[in-house]
Amino acid sequence: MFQGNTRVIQDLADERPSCTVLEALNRISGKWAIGILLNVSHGPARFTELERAVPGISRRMLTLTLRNLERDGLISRTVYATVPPKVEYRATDMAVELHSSLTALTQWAERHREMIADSREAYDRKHGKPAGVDNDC
Amino acid sequence: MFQGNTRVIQDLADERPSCTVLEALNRISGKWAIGILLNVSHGPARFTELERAVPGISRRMLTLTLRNLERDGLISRTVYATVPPKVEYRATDMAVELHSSLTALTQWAERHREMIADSREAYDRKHGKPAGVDNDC
DNA sequence: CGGCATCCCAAAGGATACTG
DNA sequence: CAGTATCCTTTGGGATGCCG
Repeated sequence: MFQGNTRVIQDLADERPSCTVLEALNRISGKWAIGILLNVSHGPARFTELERAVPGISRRMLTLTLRNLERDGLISRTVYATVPPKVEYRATDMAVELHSSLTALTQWAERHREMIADSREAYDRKHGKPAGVDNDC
Repeated sequence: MFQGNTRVIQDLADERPSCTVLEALNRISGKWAIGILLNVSHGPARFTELERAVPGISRRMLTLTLRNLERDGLISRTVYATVPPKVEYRATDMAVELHSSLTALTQWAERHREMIADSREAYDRKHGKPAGVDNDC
């Protein structure tokens, strides 16, 4: 998404925003970043907590995604030198702002979810596609 | 990013928006969708026009992305039976709405682009990363 | 508990030759 | 012009074992 939509698209001539939009999307792309961001947005969370809260994520991807988000300054990581170790992740101010920006997208998706579903179904019927199980959610 | 961040993340308990957000992002994920959407947003464009307007895209990816966007009802495709053939792509109303929703994201990215760059640099210096050429744009 | 390291697979994406 | 078909490389991501 985003999934890893990095790299170029340099100048779209007079479409300068594109680069910026891409920059934005590149930080929240990937299968898990958003789920994690939303989770830490309503309070700090520990590693294992997140592992449970984000169903289906693997240990590896949780670690990788957390590291990337930390690198971009979207989450902070606090280690408590106790035994057993305890690590807390929390959203930075920047991430909280982002969270509210995602709302526009959410609402757009809500408004059009049915129209999109219909469009897909129509398209698939028109072209010879079998009954695709669209159940993303 | 979004690149292909499909599938699950079913219920994040009381974080219902997540699924919807994902739905939204899944339609604009991939390396090229946004560049194309932005391009057709300010008027209809032909295949070869887009190929030039979106620098770096391959014929294959242009076709694939256009088909997906058409399937989701974000762009319309009109074929003129002339020789040589002429095909026009244009943004649907839904896509125009989306375009304005992306603005929130754009502005967020603009506000924080420097902070993010600094954060990355700091992170990379702290951990032993070499001088990464961050030039996405 | 938190998380790196390793192995492996599937999907995304690039290059390019061919065609109606 | 506007694609399709084919082949190959790269990246994302699942599974799992080990370790402080």
